[in-house]
Amino acid sequence: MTEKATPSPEAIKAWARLMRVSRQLMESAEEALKASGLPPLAWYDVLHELAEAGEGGLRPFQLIERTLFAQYNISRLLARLEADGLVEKLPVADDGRGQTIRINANGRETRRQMWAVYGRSITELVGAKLSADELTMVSALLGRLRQPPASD
Amino acid sequence: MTEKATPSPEAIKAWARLMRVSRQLMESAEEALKASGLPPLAWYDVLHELAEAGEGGLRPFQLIERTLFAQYNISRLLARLEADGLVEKLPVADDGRGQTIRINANGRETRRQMWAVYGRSITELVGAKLSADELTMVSALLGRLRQPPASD
DNA sequence: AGACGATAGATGCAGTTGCATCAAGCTTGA
DNA sequence: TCAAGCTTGATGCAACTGCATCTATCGTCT
Repeated sequence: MTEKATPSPEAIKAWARLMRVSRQLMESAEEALKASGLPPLAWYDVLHELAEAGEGGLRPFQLIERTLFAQYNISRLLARLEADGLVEKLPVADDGRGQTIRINANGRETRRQMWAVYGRSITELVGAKLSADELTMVSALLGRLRQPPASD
Repeated sequence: MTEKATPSPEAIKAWARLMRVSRQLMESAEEALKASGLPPLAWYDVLHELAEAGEGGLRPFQLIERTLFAQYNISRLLARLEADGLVEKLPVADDGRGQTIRINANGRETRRQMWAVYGRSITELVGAKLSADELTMVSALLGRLRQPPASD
């Protein structure tokens, strides 16, 4: 009836690695974007989702579902994106509360530029370090750690 | 002579998983601490390092090396820890600029309480989801992604 | 219709981060 | 010895985050 619930050494190590490596890689990618005078990664996530959504655009709450951003975060991020002229906010016909966010040409172009840098970071930081099989294995293992039965 | 450097699908997927899962898990752990009325994770990292260092304490710049925090971040974090009475700042004999940070009984106790919650999170979020072998594999694969030849 | 609760999104405020810069002490080299 | 440059740590300021709350609209139930 030992009360101690200290995790196994393997779990601790995996956790530590996960936290440390993900932070490091994220910072590297962020740094690369900044060095190219481009917006931060968060913008990419949103622009990416909006680009995939196409002309129909997305409602802010859909962006919240697809990304991991909090509501207030999305709200302000979209305000910045709009202020920078990368997206447009349109009223929604059948819901007076809502709005539809649509990426425009400007936004697509920014996303393209970001991807040129971001993609290179991914290749260098991850693609070049592990084989395709190993990468698949990482994805599979990490997939089992997802909290809710999320999609991607 | 194709200029395109888009990463492989496997690399993209592994990257996305890594970013998403690590954020999710971090948030879960953070949430658990908050729910128990305990300080944020960042405090744990520092208290942990200081506890390992023992009576000799550590210089702030050593904490920077051991954790992934920026200099200004450590500076302010230590100020908060001191204000909360968890650590002490001592002058250093042979370097008038520096100081030594030493964890005190109060800090050790807080660290203990945090570990009770944090450790449980690690067990639930990671230890319970993968076998020891799988966890070891994750650590090994992630280890190959570390930027500099870091220690941990 | 009208009231009640739920949902969509914005926002005031306090705390934190990132950036740039600063002051103080150390080290080196002529 | 002392100027120039490096290292250690702090800090002013702007941007961002987290929290709580607010407004407006929607849907439902009576």
